[in-house]
Amino acid sequence: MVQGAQRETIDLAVSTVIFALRPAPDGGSPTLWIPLVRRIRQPYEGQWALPGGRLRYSESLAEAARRNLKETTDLEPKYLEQLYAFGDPERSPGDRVVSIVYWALVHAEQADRVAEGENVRWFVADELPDLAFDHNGIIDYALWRLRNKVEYSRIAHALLGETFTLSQLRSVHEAILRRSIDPANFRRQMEATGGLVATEAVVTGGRHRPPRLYRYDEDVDMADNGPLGPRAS
Amino acid sequence: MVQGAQRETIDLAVSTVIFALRPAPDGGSPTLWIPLVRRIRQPYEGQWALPGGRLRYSESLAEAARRNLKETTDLEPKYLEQLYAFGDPERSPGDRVVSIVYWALVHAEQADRVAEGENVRWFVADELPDLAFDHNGIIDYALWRLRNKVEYSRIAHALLGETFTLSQLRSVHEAILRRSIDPANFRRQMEATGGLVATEAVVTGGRHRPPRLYRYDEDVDMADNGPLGPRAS
DNA sequence: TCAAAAGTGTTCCAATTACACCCATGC
DNA sequence: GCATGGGTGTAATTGGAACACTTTTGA
Repeated sequence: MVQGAQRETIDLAVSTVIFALRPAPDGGSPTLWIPLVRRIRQPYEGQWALPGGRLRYSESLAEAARRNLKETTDLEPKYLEQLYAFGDPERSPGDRVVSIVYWALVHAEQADRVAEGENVRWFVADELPDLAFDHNGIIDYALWRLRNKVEYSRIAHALLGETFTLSQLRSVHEAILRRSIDPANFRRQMEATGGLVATEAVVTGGRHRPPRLYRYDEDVDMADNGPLGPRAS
Repeated sequence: MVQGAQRETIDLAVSTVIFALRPAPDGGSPTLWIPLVRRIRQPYEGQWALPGGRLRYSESLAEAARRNLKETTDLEPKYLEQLYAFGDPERSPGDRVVSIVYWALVHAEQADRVAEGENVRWFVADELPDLAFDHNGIIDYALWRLRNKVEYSRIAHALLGETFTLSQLRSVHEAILRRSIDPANFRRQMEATGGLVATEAVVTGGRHRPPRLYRYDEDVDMADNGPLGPRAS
């Protein structure tokens, strides 16, 4: 890039806030985690940031998000949705970058596949260090959207595997909303909204009554995104 | 622009879906209208499209939206919010354009100031012709967002002037939602959610009991956009 | 038999809805 | 008066929250 001479071009990037459910740092109850990547060039060299990159000429915005997730963290999300376009002129020192940010949910088994290292690491979503650019604010907004959306849609399923117990599903809600939920009422709500399919299997081995395994009806969309449709990702 | 040789650059545009409330075409009850501009160059030359234009180097996304509204239709919206970023590679024949779309609400007096002509015209929001690009789909999504948001926020005020009667506010809701609302319950709901301030004035001249005029408490945000805040526009 | 979580039943409370009714004005 | 919309009152319905209770397993 030419130094001094202002090129006045606007760069277009696609980044993604990835959520996964993992045990708390002390080994306790499930908690929201986010994988971040270390910046290897200026600005903000060495600081942690959202995974992202330039949009290529012939890929859609969602394709760019998926490609980048695969490249940087090897993750393939079960749910992906556009979050917001951030374009403040001052958000990247020295140049002008408009970032179209997506947010994604991956389930725990996927999350464990991420090779942590010097440049990729998981962080507890509510205890982040100072990140590059405006990424702390972006994650705050993604968390807000997630916490809103989990109350009126079925996205929580995307953080679990193929089958799950109602306890597990409830603990997903509890981890996201950071409050305990009455098991009885939770069960009825889930059964009422539909999309839950009881399987024949139960989980044995616990020292209590074996819970039934459920799966998610794939014919029902996880979230109603209106005219954008389920492929709005 | 160089013909034939693919430059592979991605253009970044900002467009806006503008809503205003005006009498129905037959002179009847208030209806949602949208101003569109005629395209004066290829592609889609001669067809109607959303007002918009290139993002400039030193303006924010919302500033670009406001500037363009002012330039093309002379409107200054009371409410402005980002809708979505549309970036399908096929959405603009011949080149690659990512459009960051905003949606806006203007009140009726403002709307009447728009100079309609060969290249600017109002259309009933639910009866649009075939528009340029993917703009029909974009407006469908904006309508969906508007209809959702009017039920859990106070944005309806932005379609009215400084003061208004509860009847007028109710007819805004009815126009957006396309169903009739019980006046008694509507009144209580509005009073309960707060933000409404009764003035001393009433409207005389009707052949019935004069309704009280209300105004909107400016200290209360029209919509809760979370960490993005009220200046998320 | 006991502990623990699964799962069911019931009560209470708040919000929404439907609709009856009174009020104030112009004609 | 009486028609018209403004404005108030109230009962019925709904959905959620709280919590008691029964069931089924492992130890």
